[in-house]
Amino acid sequence: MKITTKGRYGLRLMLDLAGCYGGQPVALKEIARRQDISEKYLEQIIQQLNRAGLISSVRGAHGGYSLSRSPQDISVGDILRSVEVPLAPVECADDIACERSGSCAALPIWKEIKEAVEQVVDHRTLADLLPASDTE
Amino acid sequence: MKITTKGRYGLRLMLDLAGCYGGQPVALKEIARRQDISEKYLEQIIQQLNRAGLISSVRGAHGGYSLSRSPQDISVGDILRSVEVPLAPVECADDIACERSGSCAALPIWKEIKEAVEQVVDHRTLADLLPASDTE
DNA sequence: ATAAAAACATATCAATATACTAGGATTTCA
DNA sequence: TGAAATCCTAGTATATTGATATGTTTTTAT
Repeated sequence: MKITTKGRYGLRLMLDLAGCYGGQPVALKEIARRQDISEKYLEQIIQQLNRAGLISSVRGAHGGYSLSRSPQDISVGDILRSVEVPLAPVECADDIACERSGSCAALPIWKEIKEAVEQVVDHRTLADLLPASDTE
Repeated sequence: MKITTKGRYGLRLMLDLAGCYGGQPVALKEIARRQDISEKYLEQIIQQLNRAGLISSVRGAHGGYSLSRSPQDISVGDILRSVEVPLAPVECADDIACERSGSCAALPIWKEIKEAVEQVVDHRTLADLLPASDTE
């Protein structure tokens, strides 16, 4: 039931961008430095978030990334799905039936787990997680 | 967030034993055949359940395994923990702090996920999952 | 124009974990 | 005493993960 670094880094990356929301696009290099994650690896992850439409990018010098909508409109579930973190503990819970799913006594619990996880990640947004910026 | 085969096989194995609860010990070979899982691999898994005290074994000819307590007293959480399936998506959610856990904005969501999963697996027992045996 | 800075794209690779196999040693019953 | 079963530990192939490497394209500033 562990989550991969893609999911963890993806969320941290998005939280970083959420902290900069409203300002200029942020270069990946900056995020990588702040979060202490390999820039090249983050590049792959941020592209998935980009293709999923969660962020928008500006190419060229002084380019960078920014959230494509407000932090309160981006759920953790949106992010995890974008970087292909499966939310179900087994594929069958996503109705990708296996040979024995007809008689599988274990299936209901996997579905319950999946629903419980979805309940959490779909109801928490970046805004919920953002540390209160102590601007005075 | 995928569960390993150890977790899946472990639960199926226990459900199989739950179906035989009250009768004679069941040989692993039979379970392996019924569930279509490698006997040698199941052997390792069943030993973990044995050491955790969820099942008891009878050695020698005509030996086998049986649940050590009633199906309604064995939760799915008991089983998953016995075979070392982590219920938290990240170690930090289990209070194994990492360097950045002090300022980690992502930590709360991992804890929420962990608690949601625990809520499910600790409140479902083998008896809940056992198909109604149509003994008439 | 040109150089620098940044995003975009894809291939490759090393480390790790998973899933499974192998080969016995021990115990018990018939 | 031998067959059937549990017990124990080491080894191994495969898949996944996490990361590098190399380069292309786009844009801005000089």
